[in-house]
Amino acid sequence: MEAVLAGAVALLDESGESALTLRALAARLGTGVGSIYWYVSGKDDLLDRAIDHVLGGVLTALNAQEPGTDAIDDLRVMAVTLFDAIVDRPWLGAYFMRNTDVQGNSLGLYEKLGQQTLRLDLTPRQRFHAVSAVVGVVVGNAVDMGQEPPPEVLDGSLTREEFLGRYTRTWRALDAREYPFVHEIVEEFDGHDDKEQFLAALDLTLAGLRLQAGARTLSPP
Amino acid sequence: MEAVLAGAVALLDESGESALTLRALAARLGTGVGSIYWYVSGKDDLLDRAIDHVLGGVLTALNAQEPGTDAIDDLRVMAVTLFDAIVDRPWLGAYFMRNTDVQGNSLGLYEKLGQQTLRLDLTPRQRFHAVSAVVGVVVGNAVDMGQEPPPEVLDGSLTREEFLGRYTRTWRALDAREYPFVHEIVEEFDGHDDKEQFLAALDLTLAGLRLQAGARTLSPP
DNA sequence: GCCGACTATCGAACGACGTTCCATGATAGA
DNA sequence: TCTATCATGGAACGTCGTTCGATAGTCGGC
Repeated sequence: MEAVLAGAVALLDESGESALTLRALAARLGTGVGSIYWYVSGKDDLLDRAIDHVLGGVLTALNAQEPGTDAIDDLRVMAVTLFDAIVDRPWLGAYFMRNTDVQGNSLGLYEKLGQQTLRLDLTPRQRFHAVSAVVGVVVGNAVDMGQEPPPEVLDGSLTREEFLGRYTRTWRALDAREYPFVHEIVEEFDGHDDKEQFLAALDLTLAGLRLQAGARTLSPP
Repeated sequence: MEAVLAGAVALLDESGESALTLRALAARLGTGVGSIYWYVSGKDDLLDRAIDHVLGGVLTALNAQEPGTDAIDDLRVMAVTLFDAIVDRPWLGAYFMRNTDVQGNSLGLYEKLGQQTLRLDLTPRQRFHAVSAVVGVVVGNAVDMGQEPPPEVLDGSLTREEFLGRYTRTWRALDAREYPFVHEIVEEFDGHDDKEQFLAALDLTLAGLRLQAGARTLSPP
C-alpha cells in the first residue's frame, strides 16, 4: 500500500500527471495492474490517496511552524509554504481542489489555516470567507504553473526565457492604441517571477483582511 | 468550422467535459471523426478554439459595459461578469487557465481588465500584479465549482443540500478541541453560496488594491 | 472535354488507457 | 492436512485520441 502510493508520487514527480498510468505504475512496482486494484478502487482513488499522502507532509511542516505575534503574518507564512509545496510538485496544483474529501489532511490544512483567523476580530462568516480567499489565491496562482510546459522546453531545445520571449515579441507588435495595458506591462512580464506574482496577490488579499479585522488581534500582544 | 465549435460547446454545456468526445461530436454533426481533424489539429486545439469562442462573447459583454467613475468598481463588475460566465459554463473553470494563447480573446480579456488599472496611480509592476491577482481570484474560486458534481446528484437521487449535509454532519462529529475552526464555520458552510464566497474574496483583494492605489484615481473626478 | 491540383469527407485501424475478471499462488487457523 | 481468506498477475473488453488511405466534389488551364 505504502509502496503503491510512493510509486505513484514518484511517477508524478518525475514526469507529471500524464506519466501516472496504471500500467507504468505496475511496471515500476514489478507487479500487474490487477494488484493495484486490490489496494485502491480506481485511478481517482489512487490520485486522492497520493495527494493526501503528500499533503500530510505539508501539514506537518505547517504544524512545525512557530506561532508568531501576528495572526495574519502567520497565515501568510502558511500560504507561502503551501504555494512552495505546489511549486515543488506542479501536478499538485492541477489536482489540489480535486481532493475535497470529507476528512483527511486536506481538512487538516483547512483547519490549520482557519485557526489563524480565530485570532482575529471577525465574524464566523468573515473567517470562513477569509480562509476560502487565501486558499483561492494559492490555488488560482498555482494552477498557472501547474500546467505542463510545452514539449519543446521539456526537451531542452527551447529555454523558458525563449518561450516567454515569444509572448513578449508578439505583444510588442500589437497596436499600442488598442492594447495600451499589454504594452504597459510587457517589460514586467519579460522574465517575471511566478512566486513574486503570487506574493503580490497574496499581500493584496491579506491587506484587505487586515483592514477588515481592524488591525486588532485577539492573541497575546 | 463554426458548426464544429458550436457542436463542441453544446456537448460541453450539456454534459460537461467528459462528454466532449471526437466520436460523440462527429455523431452530433452527422459526419465522421476524420472530418473534424480537417478543421482542428487535435482535441487540444478543438478545446482551445471552443474556449476562445465563448470568451469572445464574454469580451463583448465587457466592452458593452459603461465606464464608471471609479476604476476599481469597474474592475469589480468585470471580474463578476467573468465569474458568472464560468458559473454558466462550469467546464470553462477547469480549462480557463489552459488557454494562455499568445493572442485571441483571452488576451483581449486580460487587456480589458488591465485598462482599468491604467486609471489608478500604480507602477507598471503593480498594475501587472493587480490584474494577475484579480484573475487569480476568479480562477481560484471558479475551479472549485468547475468540478463535475458526483453522479448521485446528477442522477437526482441526491440533492445538493443532502450532499453538502454529508460534510457538515462529519465535521460536527469532529473533536471540537482539535478542530475549533471547522466547528466555528460549519454553520456557515451549511447551505453556503459559492458566489457570495467569491465576492468576499474579490472584495478583499480589491480592498488591498484600493489601499495600494492610495484611493486616488487618475480618471475624471 | 479532359486533367491534375486542391478541397473536403469518411470510417477502418492502431496503440494506449482504465477497468474487469478469473486462474493461480501464498498463508494461517482448524 | 485441509480449507478459507488474502493477495497476485495478466489476459481481455470497451473507449479514447489519432493516423491514414480511399473517395468524391470543384475548379482553372490547355
